[in-house]
Amino acid sequence: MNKNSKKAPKKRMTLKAVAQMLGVSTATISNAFNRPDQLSASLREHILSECERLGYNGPNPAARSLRTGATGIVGVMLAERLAYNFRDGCATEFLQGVSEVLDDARINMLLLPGREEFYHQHSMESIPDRYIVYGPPRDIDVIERLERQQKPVVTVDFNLPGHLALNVDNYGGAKQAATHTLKQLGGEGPIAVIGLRLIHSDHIGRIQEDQLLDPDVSISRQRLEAYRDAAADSGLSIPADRIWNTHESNWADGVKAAREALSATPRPKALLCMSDQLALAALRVARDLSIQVPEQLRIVGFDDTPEARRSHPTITTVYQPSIEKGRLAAMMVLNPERYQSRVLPTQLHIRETA
Amino acid sequence: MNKNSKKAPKKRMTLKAVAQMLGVSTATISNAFNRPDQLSASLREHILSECERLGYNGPNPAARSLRTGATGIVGVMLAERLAYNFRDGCATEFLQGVSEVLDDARINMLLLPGREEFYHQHSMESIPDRYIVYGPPRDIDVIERLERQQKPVVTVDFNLPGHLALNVDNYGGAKQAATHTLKQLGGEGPIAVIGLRLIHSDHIGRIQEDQLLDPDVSISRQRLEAYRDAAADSGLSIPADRIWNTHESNWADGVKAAREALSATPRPKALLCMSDQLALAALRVARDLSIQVPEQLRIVGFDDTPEARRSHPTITTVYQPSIEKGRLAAMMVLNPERYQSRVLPTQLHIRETA
DNA sequence: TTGAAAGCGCTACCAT
DNA sequence: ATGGTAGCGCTTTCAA
Repeated sequence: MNKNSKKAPKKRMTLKAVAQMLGVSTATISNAFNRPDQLSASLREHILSECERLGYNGPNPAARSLRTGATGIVGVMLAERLAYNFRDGCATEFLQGVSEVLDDARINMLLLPGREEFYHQHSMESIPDRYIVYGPPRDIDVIERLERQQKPVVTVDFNLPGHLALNVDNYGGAKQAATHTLKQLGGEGPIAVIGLRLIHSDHIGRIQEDQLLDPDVSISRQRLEAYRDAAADSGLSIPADRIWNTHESNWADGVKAAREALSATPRPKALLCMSDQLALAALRVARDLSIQVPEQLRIVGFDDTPEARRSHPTITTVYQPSIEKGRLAAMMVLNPERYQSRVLPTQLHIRETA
Repeated sequence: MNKNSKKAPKKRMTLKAVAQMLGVSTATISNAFNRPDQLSASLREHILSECERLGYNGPNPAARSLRTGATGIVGVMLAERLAYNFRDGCATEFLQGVSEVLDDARINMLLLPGREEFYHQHSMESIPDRYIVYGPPRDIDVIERLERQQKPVVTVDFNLPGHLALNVDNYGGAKQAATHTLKQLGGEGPIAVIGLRLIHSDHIGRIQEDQLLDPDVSISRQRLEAYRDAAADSGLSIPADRIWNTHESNWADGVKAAREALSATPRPKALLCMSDQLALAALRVARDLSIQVPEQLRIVGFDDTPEARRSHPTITTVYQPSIEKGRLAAMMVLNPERYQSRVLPTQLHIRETA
């Protein structure tokens, strides 16, 4: 009873074993899978169906990749731990876009975190053939490992010299949003900012000017500059003590920051929020404090996630094409030579909160 | 100028090359990375720092895995295309939980779609050492490929003979939800169901009894049975023409199904929805039709996603621990021998819509 | 504590 | 159209 039954082989199948059983050479089996033009259609068909019957699923990817030096896998390096990205609406929309394109192309994607520690034991970064890097990795030294691989790279939401970059018009969108809000306010302040990862530390609360990240590497900083320029156009300013930082774009961080911001004196008449999640949280805090929106407080978000459209009141926000960004990043990384670095437009969507 | 500079080598580094440059054997380098106890601490340290300097990131995973037969990667097989899962709140929460545990363990995860077509070219399924299978794959034949691998498998939200399974008490939760709603209604119907993937086809709308999937393989079907049993307890029934199917748990499908359901005659007094997304959409349709919730229409959801808590009115729904489910699935797959199959509790959260 | 060497499964070149 | 075969980079005995 220990022997193989007719159709359910127990032993691990290899190309060589199959070749032996079918009485052909290993090269022929390999060709059947990889180069249909190298053998007669009938033989190929026969081989393929026999493999199916024997339970051979095709060449072992490790061996193949050792031999060819390629895996066909696309790496998506995320700025932080993976868990964070599954919590963030914008990130999941981006990944949705990426996976749509890759799925259609039957290409697999490997998600990699942007933390150094992850790579100490293994050198996973060498598995993919090409990379999408979504946001500047938390530990930028991992970029160095990547560069060493000499593989095609597309960066998203930041730039890396010598590589294709896909960005969004953060400055333009943020400026529109702030300008609109200020106009609604009749040019009167004070206004405050609920920022997102404006500084390197994970402190939630007021920031200090000298902690601010560089605009080159931080889209948040770009948005902040836009807010400030818009304010300046109205003769206002947004000093550091009117800026509250959050670490994650989530409900808890948003509530904490908004609560602080709305209990400051004088109380802000507008809150410029760097994500819809943060705006949504601010809206809730305002309601809890019985502050009328938009009459007593204007709120603008960023991203234009579905929730912004469904809340009460609906959130005025800056649309950015997250899904499209993902699709495009995937297309760019698959055919780098057909694309150039690009900045996608953003667009102010005026709704009820500002 | 074509020669290597002191610190930025251009050539692809291999273990062998490094061994040569350092004047030790390949085995020693390998040991430095994999078996610290096989050489002196000082030598190991020296080797590691030299590798760093030379730009050698550690053993090539393909070669290592070819040799050892293991990769250390955990596969997460999803029921559908990847893109779908990034769109679904429940799935992303699950993935969040999985990735938390895997990240902490410095283990990589490979997402694989549950569609046959994906595997025709490559046999990606052989890369991971162990598998989490989240929901019954759309093409169940891919399970066969998996089984052949003889690797540890944990199934989530369905069962596979001979493997660890992690489920949630769908029946209990749904029954509580339906019973509560019926009580609110004073035992009066009619009631309707907005189901999720109750049938194999992607039809959105009314279903027929004989299309229903088997409860063994469909959590939706389990929920449906619970709804029906609860109805029977009140002397009511839920015939097939009172059940509307959706294909995805999203806004568009939900709106379409709810619109149909709410224009049926007689109009349902309660909508039992198989996800919060669907309930949210139903709520919107009710508002559009000027139907008062909960006075004229009661709505219950399933999952208890954050949005259910934030809507107006807030959604009465069944909580299921999605993140925890992900964490546990990851822990189970990493140490199968320490766990048994399990059913996690669900819990009715009564809020404003029912 | 270190080194020599076999071989993991496959592909691609070169023969036939 | 098909077959023979070297070698991809590594780990792991075994011997020194």
